[in-house]
Amino acid sequence: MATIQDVARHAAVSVSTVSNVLNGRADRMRAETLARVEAAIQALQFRPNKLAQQLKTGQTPLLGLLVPSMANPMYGFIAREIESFAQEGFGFRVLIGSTYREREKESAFFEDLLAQGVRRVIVISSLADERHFESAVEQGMVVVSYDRGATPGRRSRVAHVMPDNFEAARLATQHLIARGHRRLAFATVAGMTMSRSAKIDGFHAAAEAAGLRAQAQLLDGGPLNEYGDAVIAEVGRATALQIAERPERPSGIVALNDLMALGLMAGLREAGLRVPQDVSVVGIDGLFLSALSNPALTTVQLPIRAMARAMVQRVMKNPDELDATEREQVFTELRLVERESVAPPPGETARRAPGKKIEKTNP
Amino acid sequence: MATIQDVARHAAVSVSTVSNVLNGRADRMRAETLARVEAAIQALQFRPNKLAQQLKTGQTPLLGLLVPSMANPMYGFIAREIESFAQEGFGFRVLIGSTYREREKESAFFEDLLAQGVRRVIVISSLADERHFESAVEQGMVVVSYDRGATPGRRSRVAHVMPDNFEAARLATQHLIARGHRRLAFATVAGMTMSRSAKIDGFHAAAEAAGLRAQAQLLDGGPLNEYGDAVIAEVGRATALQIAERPERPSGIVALNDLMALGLMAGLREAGLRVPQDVSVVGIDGLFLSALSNPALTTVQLPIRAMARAMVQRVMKNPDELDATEREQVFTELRLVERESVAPPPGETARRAPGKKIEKTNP
DNA sequence: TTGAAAGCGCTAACAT
DNA sequence: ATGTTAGCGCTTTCAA
Repeated sequence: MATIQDVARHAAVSVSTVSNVLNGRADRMRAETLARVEAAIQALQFRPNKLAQQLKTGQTPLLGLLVPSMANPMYGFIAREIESFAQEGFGFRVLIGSTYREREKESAFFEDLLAQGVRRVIVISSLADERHFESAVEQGMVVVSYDRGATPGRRSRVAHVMPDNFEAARLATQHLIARGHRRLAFATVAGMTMSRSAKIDGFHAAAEAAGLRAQAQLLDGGPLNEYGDAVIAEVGRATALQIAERPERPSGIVALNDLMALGLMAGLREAGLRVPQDVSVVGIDGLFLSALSNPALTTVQLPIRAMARAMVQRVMKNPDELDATEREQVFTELRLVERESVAPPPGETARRAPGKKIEKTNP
Repeated sequence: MATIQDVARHAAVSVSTVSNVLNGRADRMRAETLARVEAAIQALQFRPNKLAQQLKTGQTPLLGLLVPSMANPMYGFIAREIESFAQEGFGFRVLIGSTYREREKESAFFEDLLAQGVRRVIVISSLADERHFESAVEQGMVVVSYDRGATPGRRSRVAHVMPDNFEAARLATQHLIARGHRRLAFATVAGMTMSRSAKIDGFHAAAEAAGLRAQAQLLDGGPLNEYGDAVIAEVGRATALQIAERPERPSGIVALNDLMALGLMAGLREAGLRVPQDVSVVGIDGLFLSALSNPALTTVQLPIRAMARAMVQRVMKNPDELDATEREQVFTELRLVERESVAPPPGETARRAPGKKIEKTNP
């Protein structure tokens, strides 16, 4: 690999002149000099060594990205959007890591990022407690966290971007209610996160508003195991098998997310229950997979790309140009996508014509 | 961030002594000195700056990983396995990039990796032509490529790891034939890659062996668009819609991969055809999603984890300790997982009892 | 057993 | 307009 020295020699100029052209200060020199330097760069196939640049400037064009598990299609999608935008918009590459939602893995990753000179990090759905990386922030890192709010009472320097989880679950639940469902359930996994509790609140709020609070139950599935979030579908399946034998089984279920809904549907089917004839299911996320299932999943579409962009934009800002209003960004562009997994409850007539498919948009 | 200088000062030793303890040469000093240095490291929370180490040593504990699209669950899964193993086994972090199978994006990524000091790269399912990164190899990069063989006639320094694609497709096709299918089809997307053509060959070989070559057709779907590989399911759906109206429609279809199979099933259903009663479908991959579909997808399970490990192991070797036999590693541990998407063709009696579910394992 | 010093390749004052 | 030079934080001879 050619160095800046080689280029300087080849062009018969000093290294600083080469450095100047490298750093967009071509105006400081004669056109002829510039041409010579560029020719030399071409001839030698010179690429500035980023490590050296970074050591010198303290800046690394690398973005740290922590996800619970890359094998989860939801995170895969967000990750891809983040990566594309970081690359196209800022020339940053992405250093990624699966954390399996383990505190130790998260900490270790932050340590490495710090040592690696990475100063910008996006954390997806991390643990409830984010104190273990607050220290990284104090050391100058810019971090934005997805799908969790700031911890109340603590003035965090971590920015937060998230969908309106409360509203998403409320919308889903409301849809079930509008279709005539009375026995409602929200299917989640073991362990509480901010986003999960917001969804549960939204679910309860919708039930409450319809005077159905007493009939709204929580289905708490098992824990996610070592394989990370992809098994959430398995939890859904187990939950389905479990409720299938209950006499007072719910007729309409809102799932924590699409993957869980998919698992739920598989489990329900295994248990001999038909969706939507016997049980209706609504997801949250709007994964492309939800359109592929049988029946196609009715779900609340989240503005993933917009959030991905917002996160990148936010994480690229320098600490000093922080806008206080950007501390917490909640995305409310939710859209209920009606497909085939919801029908009136068994033995009841539809309260309104299921008629033509309407896409309700939330303001 | 504390530097090695700070530590040296704090411990009242020279930087080289600190460097020695950092690099496991503690034997060269008195126990007391070692203790002082360690205490100082502790006290100052010192973490050696990797950038500086790298600039000096020319080694970066970073693994480059190119995938067509992280949004594709298949690649998400492989990526996660690679990342976990690279981290646990070698302390390497992963620099990832979606290439959308575009030559330019691949080249640009290689350029960046080179400049970044990354010397080890795993490329998943890249373009047919890999000359654009052969030059990177010549500059000392160790690269292993997934799911494509070495270009015949060229002595490549790129290592290859792949499943036995021919056998996978053959197994899938054979299964359909054993169930009584005569009108066979292989559904693929536009554009040929080595792995695709190997699968097509396997499909044809199985048909040939059963004297069905004339009735084995290729279903060539549209191209993958900008969104990358996740839309392969869309292509599958389009293909299904297209064949549904053909009088001589195939009764058994082998899909390029599970995602395509999922799309195919959705499309078939949309067209009013039942799977497996009207059309049988077999996938290839063994994604966790294939167990969730309705009907659950019969598929050929590939040894993903084993391949991921092999790739990491291989890419971590130094060029001089290359074993010629490792140039190309083909994984043959294929397993047909029978689920629900295959039945005898309509209007025909099963040639053998569909009976108990058997998992055929390939030696 | 420990320390001094020369870089790794680059940037950015500061000189000329 | 161009050149000289002092580091960035670390590793590693080579000396002491």
